Amino acid sequence: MRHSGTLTPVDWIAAGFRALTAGGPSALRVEAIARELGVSKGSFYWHFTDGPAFKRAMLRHWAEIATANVIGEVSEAGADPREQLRCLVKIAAGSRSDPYGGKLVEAAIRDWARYDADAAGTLKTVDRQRLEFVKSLFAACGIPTERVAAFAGILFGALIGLEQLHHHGLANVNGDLTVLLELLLGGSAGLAPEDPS
Amino acid sequence: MRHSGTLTPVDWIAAGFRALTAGGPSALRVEAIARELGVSKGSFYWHFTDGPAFKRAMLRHWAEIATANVIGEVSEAGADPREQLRCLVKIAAGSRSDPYGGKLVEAAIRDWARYDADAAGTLKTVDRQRLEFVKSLFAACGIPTERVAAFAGILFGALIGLEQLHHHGLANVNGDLTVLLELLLGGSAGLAPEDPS
DNA sequence: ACTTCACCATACGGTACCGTATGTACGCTG
DNA sequence: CAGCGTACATACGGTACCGTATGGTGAAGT
Repeated sequence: MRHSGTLTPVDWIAAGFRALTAGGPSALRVEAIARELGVSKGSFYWHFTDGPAFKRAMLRHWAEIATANVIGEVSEAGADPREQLRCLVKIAAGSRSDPYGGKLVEAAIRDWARYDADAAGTLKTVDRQRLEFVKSLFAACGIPTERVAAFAGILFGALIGLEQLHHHGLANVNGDLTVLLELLLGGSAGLAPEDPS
Repeated sequence: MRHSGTLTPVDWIAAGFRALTAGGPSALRVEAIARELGVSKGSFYWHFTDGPAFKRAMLRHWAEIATANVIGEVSEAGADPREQLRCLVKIAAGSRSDPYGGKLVEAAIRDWARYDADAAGTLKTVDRQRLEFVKSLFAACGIPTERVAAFAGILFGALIGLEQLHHHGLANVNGDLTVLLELLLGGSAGLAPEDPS
């Protein structure tokens, strides 16, 4: 993982996310990441004042791309809210478009947030934005107002949980989410046995 | 947290789960837990050969109570599989019956499993048993065979995911899960606005 | 060619942890 | 009450990490 020229703060942040997904929050160690980048930690303390500042930079960076990417990509998938929801499911179930290691980053940050107040705050903001977005889609589908919040929570919650089950091969994220979505939209869902993704 | 008499291995395991839920996998440190118990680590190395052995003991202990407790408690809630599913939702959404710090242990172990092979193996076994149980309940409800697996995955996945969203107050676990379950069971679900838990 | 400065290497003191080795108080047994 | 094992305490060497301080280097400016 030797870097050619000189490093930028974003290079360090990307390496930080690789370490986070691979080893969890406790893997966010200055010297370890420096080794992985092929430099000494002198570089780190040049670009960042200290460890906590680096973590804040990571969270700030993730929050910006996480909301913009997902919501933006779905919005471009047509005007029909049903199709947008199906696109959302497809994006969430398949290989993600977020950088720095695929959809693993999502889960890793969710772990991180459990024991770190800054991470929890960032995640809460991002999740709330996403939930509001999903709620607006369900509302646009004509779902009764009093059910919109529950439906959004169910879909978003199932997305998160199925991802975890998928990690040890106990769930079919794409297929199960598709069945759920059609059920929520009132269709005769998933008569096809399963959509092996 | 001073202990009166002499400690047992289970006392150490309980303290281990408290540390795990409070600080994550990286908080499973011998000397830190010893301090929390008010003893020195000499006690630890008397009861356990070393750190990894202690973690294996924790996982072994959790696996035994996690499967037996939940499945057992639900099975006692009557013979109707629909009522058993509703009981399962209620148990999962409310304050759990598992010891050592409430339902936080569940999520903490799920985190742990992401970066530890032993924890992942234990969790996979437990999750599979639970999924099979839920599948059997849906099958007993008369759900078509080709949908049973998806329904069980959806309910179990939503349970896991909603728990996470609930952590920063973005979801109503009990209400949302109730809506979802009635939807899966084909009822006209959740016409009542929300069931504030 | 000489300085400047961004970028990084190296060396240091300090802390926290691990696992081991050994010492010690206390209950039990005969 | 001598003897022994349990259940710890204490002390030690070793490792990994943090943050700082300081020195080196190559490219760009003048």
